[in-house]
Amino acid sequence: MENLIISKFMDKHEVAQILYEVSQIFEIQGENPFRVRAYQNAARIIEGLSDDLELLVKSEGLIKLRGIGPNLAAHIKELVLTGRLKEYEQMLRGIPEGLFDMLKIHGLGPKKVGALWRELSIASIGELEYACKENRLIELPGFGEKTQTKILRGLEFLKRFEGRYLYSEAKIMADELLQAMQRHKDVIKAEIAGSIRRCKETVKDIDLLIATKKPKVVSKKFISLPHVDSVTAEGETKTSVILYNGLAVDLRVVSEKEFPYALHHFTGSKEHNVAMRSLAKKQGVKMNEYGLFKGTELLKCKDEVEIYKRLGLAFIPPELREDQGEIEAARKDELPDLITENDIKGIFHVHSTWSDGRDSIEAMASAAKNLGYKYIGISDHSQSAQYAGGLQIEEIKKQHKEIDKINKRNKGLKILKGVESDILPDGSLDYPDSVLELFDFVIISVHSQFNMSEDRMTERIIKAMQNPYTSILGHPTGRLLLARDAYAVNMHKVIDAASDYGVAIEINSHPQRLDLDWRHGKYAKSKGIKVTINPDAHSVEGLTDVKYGVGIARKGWFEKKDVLNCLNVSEVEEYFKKRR
DNA sequence: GCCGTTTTCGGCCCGACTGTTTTCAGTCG
Repeated sequence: MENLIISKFMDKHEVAQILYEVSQIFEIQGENPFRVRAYQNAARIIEGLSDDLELLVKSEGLIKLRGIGPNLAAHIKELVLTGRLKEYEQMLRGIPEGLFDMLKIHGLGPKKVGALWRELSIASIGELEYACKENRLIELPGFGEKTQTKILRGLEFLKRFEGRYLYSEAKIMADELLQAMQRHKDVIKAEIAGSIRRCKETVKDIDLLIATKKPKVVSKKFISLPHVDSVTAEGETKTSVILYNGLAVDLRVVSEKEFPYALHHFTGSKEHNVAMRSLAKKQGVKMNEYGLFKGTELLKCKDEVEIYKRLGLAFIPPELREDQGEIEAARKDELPDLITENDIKGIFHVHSTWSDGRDSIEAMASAAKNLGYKYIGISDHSQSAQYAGGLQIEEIKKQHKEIDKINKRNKGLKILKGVESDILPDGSLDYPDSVLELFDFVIISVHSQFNMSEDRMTERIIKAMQNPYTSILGHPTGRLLLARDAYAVNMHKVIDAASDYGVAIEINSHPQRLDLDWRHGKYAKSKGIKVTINPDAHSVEGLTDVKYGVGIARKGWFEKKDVLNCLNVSEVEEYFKKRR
């Protein structure tokens, strides 16, 4: 009877979110900072889990995770099994929701939010803005005129930009700044660090690192760049600005000798750095952005490779530096040999004017050939996708005739006949088998009815994967970064199904998708499935998005051997036929 | 709250910059 009350188990994202909120409440309440960190750490561990959380709880495996002790294990178990955490609910009572929003404001941390709440009863962003404009913050101890102005600026920034940017946008801007600075005669070395170097799918700011003998001159040059709107911090080694498009940029200036250490430091992630410094410390070495030190002696390293080597580790590529097991793997020399752009031999998931693409099949094919690809898989939308001009059955044969014609005269690149079939709400595909068999390959994607329950959506997708003509599952979660959340789906079960039925899963390279999420990479690898890095291009320009997918694949620990489109055309054709 | 090749208690990564302070707390990465 009581079991009926439990509607569903809490998933890892929900659990992580609550652990994170608990840590924030602790911070506001001035709780022991190490206790705060333990909760933050736990949130991150749970979020990055590749094993199934529910199974882990049931097998009492939580406690074996480094960073999860008896207390947190019990809390997480309670959350997963009952969907609630009594202690948390008690804490939340009396903590206004708005305080969490206030913490998002740059320059406002838990101490100040706590003070505002206790002293001035400010409990939301709206109240805060009002209080600033009424000049009421100055009277508070620890606050002043400038703090008030800074908060107002932070508020403005948050409202306008929500604080995050797509990787692709930030990368383009970062490259522009980098090139502008590299042209300066006093710049010896310059590199983009931070989350852009790590290929995170969204980023908060740009980190630029420069080696020079004239830090003041370089910093001055930087703030005088035409992109710069305002300067938010200006010191000896660090300068922060906001660009006209809202992006924040941190410039760090070091000596040439310090450059490798600084590059490592400012590439992060913060969690990777914490783990690295802790490891160094155990070896009696202090690690900071200026060097590795044994006592006062600098351990000389000419690049990052030597820094890792000094600490007994293989070089860890930036994409892997998320403290998700890469340090342990580097210690055992078991890091993956990550895929590179050059390994990609061909591409699937390309649209043309036959559905909602802008360019013809011929144009797409010739562009792909120029990019050095050996094959291109055209996959226009299927008949139900009326919004996208999906292919009616009678159009398919015409399209195939056109492809045959181009293939005949065009050597050096083979066009494969594919389709992106909608997965209908009941899990069936958008054409009968007699039509599906006309294609070389079939990508299946969800484009409608996103609001299903997780169970139904998972069932729907798995049913579609069971169809013998299915080759590739397209953008598996349907998310649009910074715009639309993923639909509810149990990716664990989907990956299991991919493994069971021999279906490849797409890493969609569109900058707003980057879906499969890299966080599922390790689990996917453990199941031995194939992924395929596809542009989902709707124009010739879109073909070059493949580079973003490669970045995400690297971040997901994928190697050449895991990626379908690293095979040559005959191997690929073989792969597609194998399922039927 | 977690953890143990210094430790079951006493640690827990490290530094820059700002603003409000007269020596440092708060915030950020």
